[in-house]
Amino acid sequence: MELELRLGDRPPGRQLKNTTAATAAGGGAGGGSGRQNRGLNLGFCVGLVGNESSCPAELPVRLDLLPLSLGPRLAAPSLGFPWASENTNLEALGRGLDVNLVPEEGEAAEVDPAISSSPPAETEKVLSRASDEEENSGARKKLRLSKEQSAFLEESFKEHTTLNPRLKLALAKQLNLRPRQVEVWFQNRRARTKLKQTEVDCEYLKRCCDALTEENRRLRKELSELRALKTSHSFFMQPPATTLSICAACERLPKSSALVSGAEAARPPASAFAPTSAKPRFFDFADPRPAPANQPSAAS
DNA sequence: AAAGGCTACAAGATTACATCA
DNA sequence: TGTGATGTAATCTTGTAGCCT
Repeated sequence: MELELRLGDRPPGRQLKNTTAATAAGGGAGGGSGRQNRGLNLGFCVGLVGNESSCPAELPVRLDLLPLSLGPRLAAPSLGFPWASENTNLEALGRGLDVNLVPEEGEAAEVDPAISSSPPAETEKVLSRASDEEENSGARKKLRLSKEQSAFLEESFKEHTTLNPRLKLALAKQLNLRPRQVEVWFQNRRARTKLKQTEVDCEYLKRCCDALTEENRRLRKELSELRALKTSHSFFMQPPATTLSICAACERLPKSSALVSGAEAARPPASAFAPTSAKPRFFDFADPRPAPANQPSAAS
């Protein structure tokens, strides 16, 4: 049985500036903020060869990443999707910070009717351009989305983890945000989902590691006990210098009926370790974990 | 068909700001 | 009131895919 699991804190000092280097070191599971002491370095590599029973039965829980700040989970029907309902009144829901408001005039979220009638591919290009053009901005100002805005975005994220230009604009218009803000929110949301899922995977692997370590310890103890038993047995019984070797696999005498030493007789033949087709002996590498939450469907 | 430029977008890394204990 | 920790919006960099010439 072999297990290799490397987990560790991010080394002190600055983060790698080079993305490829960082992802290579982290097995593609990099991430995290730029500060130190902010949780795990989520890069890990693992190799498992062992008994299926070695891993904890409970599998990682599929994450529900709805912000705790939202309190009890908001039901989708109660919110309604902004692009599905023209009657949704955000003002009635109550707005958060006014700094999130987009200037009414020159609002790029207004879709030109001509654009709406364009072919899909062309439309998306035009819409994307339109959303970029309103990046006219001045100083960087950190805004805080209201709970309602976050809830809307969350509900939308449950439907689609990625945005298309039309949806981006619809959300932006409905939530009175800039399309860029919606885009950024989705980017960050995907990153958070991945981070959380990686943490869950990490916990799961740690439990596997603990279970395998415990089993390893148990087997070593059993082995030492058997060796001790054998030693005392040979001391008192003085077994014959040679004994018949019986194949452990077929329980028959070899053709040659070779006489081997006691030590060799105690060692099972290599064939005894050969995996049988009936029951796999080693850890099945088929990933037992659930798919990450909000995984984009292949259809979309 | 192959090559190169352009554009859009996603992921990852990082920064900067807001909030809270 | 000051401060560090934390959450997250925003920005930057890089890689990639699709389209066009």
